Amino acid sequence: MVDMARWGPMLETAGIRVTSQRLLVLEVLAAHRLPVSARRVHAELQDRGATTGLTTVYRALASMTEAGLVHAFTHMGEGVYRLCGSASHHHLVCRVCGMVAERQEDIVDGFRAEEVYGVCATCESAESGSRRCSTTTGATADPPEVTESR
Amino acid sequence: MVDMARWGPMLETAGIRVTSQRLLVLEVLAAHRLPVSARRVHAELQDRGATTGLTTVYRALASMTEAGLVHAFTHMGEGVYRLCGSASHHHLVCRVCGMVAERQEDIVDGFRAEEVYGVCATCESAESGSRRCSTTTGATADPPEVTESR
DNA sequence: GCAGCAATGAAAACCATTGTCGTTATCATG
DNA sequence: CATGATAACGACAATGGTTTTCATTGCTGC
Repeated sequence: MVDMARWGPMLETAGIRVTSQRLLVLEVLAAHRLPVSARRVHAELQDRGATTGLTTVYRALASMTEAGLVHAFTHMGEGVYRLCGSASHHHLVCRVCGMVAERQEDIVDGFRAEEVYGVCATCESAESGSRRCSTTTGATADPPEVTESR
Repeated sequence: MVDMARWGPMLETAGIRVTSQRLLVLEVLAAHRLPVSARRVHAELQDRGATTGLTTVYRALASMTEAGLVHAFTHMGEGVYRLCGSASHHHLVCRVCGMVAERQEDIVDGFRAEEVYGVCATCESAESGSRRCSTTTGATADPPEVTESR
């Protein structure tokens, strides 16, 4: 059931022990383009019949994040996680649709940006009206799937 | 004790009721260049002899954030708050020293940035060594005071 | 002065995340 | 293949920031 051949070497080269739970977590992450929460990963594992505990999901995500396989977006209300693409880049995260785009080029002089939260062009044009100073007005996870830009 | 003349009109024009607690919260915020947490605000109010409860501090911050007087950085482990400068801008937040800088100009095409997390030039040069994909390695509040750039 | 209503404060509830601890799986050796 | 060390697991409890509840207080307009 677990695609060991695909994810096993990844964990090995990352220097962390290969376990069935971590492989399962990687599979769930791979099935999503948008970042997903720990509880969401856990729920999908339950659906698959796995008995993996939520605690273990958290620990798997933590170790894989530290190993650089996964990127953790803990700056949002509920932490969400996504498989890491290339190394050394920053992310654009749309707080409306949840889209994440990876960029290489520097965007601000004298500041190494790592995570950029805002509104993507699509949602910007869809949005109507009031613009305020307040930027932290919610935006919970799990919006409809959106293609990763660029 | 409360500089009513200074903050009262601000609350009035913002359309929210002027209360002694909100004035006190504004005073505490004004005394800090870096964003401060709700509990920190509460602690400083206690130090001043005020009996304001932590609940009220949260509510005052929430209403003033909604009114646009305060900017809430709830994307960090513990939410932090800062007086709003001008309207319509984005913030650069250094995850090492906590510095916040306001910028007007757009930084990314096709994306309206609201909050940019990363490392400022000062901390970048001070930092030594390993650069990894993982970007969420802590950085708690209340570092030494740092001048706001630009 | 008084009704109506928002604001307050204390305590409890919430909820994502982390610690604890006994058990189990993995890996390297003998 | 057996074994011992060590890391990972899973269930549960605890943590801590934030929000809700609810009874009380205090403006605001009449």
